[in-house]
Amino acid sequence: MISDQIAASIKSALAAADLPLPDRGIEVIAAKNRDHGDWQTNVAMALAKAVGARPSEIAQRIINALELSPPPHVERVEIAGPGFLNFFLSPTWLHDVLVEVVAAGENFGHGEMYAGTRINLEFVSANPTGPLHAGGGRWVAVGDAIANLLAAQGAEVHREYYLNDAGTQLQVFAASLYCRYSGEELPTDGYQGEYLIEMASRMRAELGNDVSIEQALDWGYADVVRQLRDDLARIGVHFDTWFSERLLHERGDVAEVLAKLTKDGHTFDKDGALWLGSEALGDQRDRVLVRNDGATTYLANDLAYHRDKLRRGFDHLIDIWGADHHGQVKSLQVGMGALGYGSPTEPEPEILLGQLVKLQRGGELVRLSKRAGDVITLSDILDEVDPDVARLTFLLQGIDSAQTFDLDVVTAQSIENPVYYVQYAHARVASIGRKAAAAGINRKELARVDLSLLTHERELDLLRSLAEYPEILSRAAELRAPHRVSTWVRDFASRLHGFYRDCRVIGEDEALTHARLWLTEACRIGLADALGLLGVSAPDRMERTDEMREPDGGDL
RNA sequence: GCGCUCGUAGCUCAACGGAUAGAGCAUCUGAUUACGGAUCAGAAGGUUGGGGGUUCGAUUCCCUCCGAGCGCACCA
Repeated sequence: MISDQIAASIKSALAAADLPLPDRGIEVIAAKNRDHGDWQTNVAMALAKAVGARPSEIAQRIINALELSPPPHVERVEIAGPGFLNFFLSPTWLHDVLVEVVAAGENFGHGEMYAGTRINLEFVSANPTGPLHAGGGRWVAVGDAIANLLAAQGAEVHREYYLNDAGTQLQVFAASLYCRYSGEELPTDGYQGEYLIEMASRMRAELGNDVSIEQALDWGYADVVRQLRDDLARIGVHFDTWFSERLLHERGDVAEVLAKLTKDGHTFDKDGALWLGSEALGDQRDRVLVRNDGATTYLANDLAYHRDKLRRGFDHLIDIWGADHHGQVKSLQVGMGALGYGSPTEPEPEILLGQLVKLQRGGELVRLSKRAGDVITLSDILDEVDPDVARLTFLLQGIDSAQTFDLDVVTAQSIENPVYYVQYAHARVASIGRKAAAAGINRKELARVDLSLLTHERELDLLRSLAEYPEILSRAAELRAPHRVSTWVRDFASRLHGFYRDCRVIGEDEALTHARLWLTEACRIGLADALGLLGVSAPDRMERTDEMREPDGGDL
């Protein structure tokens, strides 16, 4: 990348000018404002204090030294503002970007940050007591996108779903299902959801009129898991492992963990229960591991579960949890630390907390509760909107802010939907390709195309976006923030529409036509890759519905 | 009370400690004899919740206050 080359030049310039390296290294970033050139660095300001000189003076010394080993493509360097060094490059650097994109193809922008790392990513993991609710769709979309981002940085990513099938919730669920089946009154803490009525009638159809509560549990559990898989398949997410909590108990893993913690002096007995001395390890308080009735707690089971993941050979564990579970983060990490995994600065597992989704319909918030019964499921949403729409909508914003999912807006399939805006950009590029082919124009070998003809500001804007793409991806992976890709792709699509408007690709000038055909190909690569990482399709054509053509049902 | 996450344009949201805080929607004004108008251009819209601090420089880091959501079980 050109920014690396500039940084390298600055580094040798600093040495030549007898200046130290800034503590934070040399930061070369893309200028936001065209007046500030193409790339800028703050090294002169960063060094001001250590060197004891004014930023402008240091900047001048760097410029002088740079002349010994100037970075490629640089036309001039200016000192501006409080001491920035602004690099103005010839457009040729952007033509090189085009070549890089085409050469890398579908790997363009991908990196090696996590090469050789095996990462286990656990997400969704809702209790198997009912269908996935709509809000859970956020974790489906976010988890899958993060997995893609990590994989694009070279990681071997394993998607995992934890089935909490040994706890009391499943008992309550089975009892609720049984009551729906037998007509008895639901337990007060039972699941009120109407989906159980439907399930009960199917259970009767399949198993007859003489079902025991144990059978209800087995059948209901299997049925729910099947529903979960189906819903996830509808939105295109595949898990590598569905892990059963029962296995941890049957195999004695939980007992092993408890024995180890006790042997190492991390536990104590109180009130007939076994406690983890977690407060001493940095938790808010101590936590119960074994209740006084002998049952192990969620924490004990979860410790065994995460230990198992690491024993399966993963280098790193990531869990995505809803923010309503944030109280458990510290105890799990501290407990894993006591078992000898992770470190205080890099605990295992790494836990990503996502704020919850509020559903809105008709301008009012819809309350979601699996138990209370007023459930809008992910499946309901997918009945109304395309999976692409659902996915991108969930990926539009960062996970640490609460999301309001407006069902009216999303299901309207309206023109304002960013999904169509971005996909349309891709369809347009494909359309140009079809048009060119129909006219008998095929792209010449890239090496024989004169890219220096690409000088229009619209063209350069597209290439600048592509130049930033690798950095966008690595930051998004590092921060586990797929919404950065969403933001990029919307902006990129916008630039592509602007280009389309102002620059005709297939025209009289044959050389320019070929240059622009390659430019659109590079754009297609970038768009398709970004959408792919987000789990959104990149269609070659799009159907326009009648509803869209006549939004008011008006006369055309 | 304690803890976690937030508070940015009318609305929904962006912004590696960097220069004039950006998009979309909504509002207003324009653009098409050509590659798909699900498009483009422009205008208007802000004390980044309030107040301190750190520094060359703060939406970003620290403190405090206000407000919101969520936690604080021998439930998961």
